[in-house]
Amino acid sequence: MKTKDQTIELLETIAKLLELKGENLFRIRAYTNTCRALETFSGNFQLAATNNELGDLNGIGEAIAKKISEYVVTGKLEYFEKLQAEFPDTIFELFELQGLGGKKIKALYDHLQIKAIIDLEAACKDGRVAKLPGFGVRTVANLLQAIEQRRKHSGRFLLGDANIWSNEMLDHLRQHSDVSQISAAGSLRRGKETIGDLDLLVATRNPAGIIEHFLVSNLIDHVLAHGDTKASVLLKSGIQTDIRVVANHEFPFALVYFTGSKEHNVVLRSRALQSGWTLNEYRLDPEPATRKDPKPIPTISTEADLYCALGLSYIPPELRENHGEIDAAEKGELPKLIEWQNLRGTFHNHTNASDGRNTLEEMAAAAQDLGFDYLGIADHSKSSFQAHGLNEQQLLKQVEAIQTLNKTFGPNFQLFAGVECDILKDGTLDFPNEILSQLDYVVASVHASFTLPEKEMTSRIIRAMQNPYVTILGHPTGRLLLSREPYQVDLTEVIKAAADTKTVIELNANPRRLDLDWRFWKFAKEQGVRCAINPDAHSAGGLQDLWFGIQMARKGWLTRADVINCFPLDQIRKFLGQKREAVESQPR
DNA sequence: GCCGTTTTCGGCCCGACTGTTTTCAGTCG
Repeated sequence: MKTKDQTIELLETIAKLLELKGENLFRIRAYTNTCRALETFSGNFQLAATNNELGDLNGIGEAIAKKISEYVVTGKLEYFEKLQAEFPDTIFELFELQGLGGKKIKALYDHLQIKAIIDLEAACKDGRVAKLPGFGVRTVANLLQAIEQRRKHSGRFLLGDANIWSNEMLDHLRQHSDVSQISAAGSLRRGKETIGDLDLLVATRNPAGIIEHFLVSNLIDHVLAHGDTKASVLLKSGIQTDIRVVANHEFPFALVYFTGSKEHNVVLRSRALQSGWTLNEYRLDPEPATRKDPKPIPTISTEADLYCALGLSYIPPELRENHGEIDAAEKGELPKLIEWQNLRGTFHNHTNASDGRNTLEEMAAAAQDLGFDYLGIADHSKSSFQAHGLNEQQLLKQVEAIQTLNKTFGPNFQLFAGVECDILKDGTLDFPNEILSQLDYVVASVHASFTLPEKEMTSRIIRAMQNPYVTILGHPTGRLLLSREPYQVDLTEVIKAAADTKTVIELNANPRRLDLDWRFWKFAKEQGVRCAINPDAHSAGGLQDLWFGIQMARKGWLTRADVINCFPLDQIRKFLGQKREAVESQPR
């Protein structure tokens, strides 16, 4: 049986192959649309595929549903194997080069048998490419530069890093006096966990001046393209950055367009057509080849106005992934998403007792500076040698220190004494229950034996959650974005077990983790699982990572009611005790 | 390949920029 992830990968590959063949664009889109639909499908994928029920999903039709069934059940897809035979496997790496698409790659392959980047580089250098119809010396120079660029940079960047660079560029742009509105857009504004490039938008009456000012930033390595209203550059940090400049009254249209996602925009524009309008990044216009009387076009001065004109409630950027937000907005059923101001505290934080940098006192002060009502301390447990994990005595000593410190605070702030307890290979915990019961709460995390088979890993984690003292499951997949794959685990089962055992799941807000992935939170919420947004702070400044956690929670459609660290102090005190109470009230 | 508040066929989002071209195709977002 093939998994959902394998199926999505297959369909993406088919889309690329069809591009190479110069297939109808809408047929290609059908395959990529199917991938988007599957990403957030939370039912039993293999069962649905086996029963050929995926065609019921919006965007998936009979033909692709049948192909998926064949692939999932038999492990093979004849259609794909025939397609695949027409091109070598290595050809896909050519798509990663800026400026190369299906058509050109096919021309290179047909005429020069170029099937990998290394072939292309040689053919560029010996002059063969420049002689091809449609290619020339400038194309060759650009291709060589694109090859160089790909060697230096992997192509994707952490949200945390991208956010810094974006702010630096925005600060630079703001120095120009003709900027009247400015915003980051693109996947950064949507809060994607990794970012391919930066998109910046400026409204001004002086487009040429803004572009000129943009291009002199000393953060820029070199310019890729520039015109009157848009420019692309490569920053020294290696990330491509695109700027668009529009007039003031065009700003809301441009902001929606430039924020994306692409799929979200496609749906918005086809909705506009239904009203007899055509939507672009500048305005709504009556559809020229009009087949019906267009509705009068309302005045639009904000993004919200535009969504309203299209019969939708305002859709926050984080939700614009064509993952059901349009339907919900049409019905007025979008949730009121969590905001930073809703946070009252947080739970997974380290001190210098294990591998953190700051003391208990300093961490408490930082939390109070942020206006929090409470802060949970969860240092590593003894098996995490590499992180100077605490042993039993050290942990109990820390509990005492926390209790002493708590007496110095007024009634409006409290430290909670916890631990980040290792989940051992067999699913037991690093400390016995007699120790855990002396804490206010326990975060249980996997820090070793990452390579267990999926079944064992899943039951290991579920066993840990069955412990009545485990309050929160920490970073559920162990992924490190762009550097370490998640361990093999059946998250659907883990989420269901979390619901059964009343265990909270962490949304680890460290920008390298952002784990549990936002795509699973809608399902978790439906199952009744609560979320804890934790920065996994290893210093006082690390608490700032909560911003990224908030963004991911918003992407996961979560509200303040779904996230336990939005609970006020008295409510969270009760909540932390609930799971274990059932056990402790039983006679021994 | 998908889909239906004109349609089961004939549409399907829209524009900027580049480079190779004498009017446009390819790529990108």
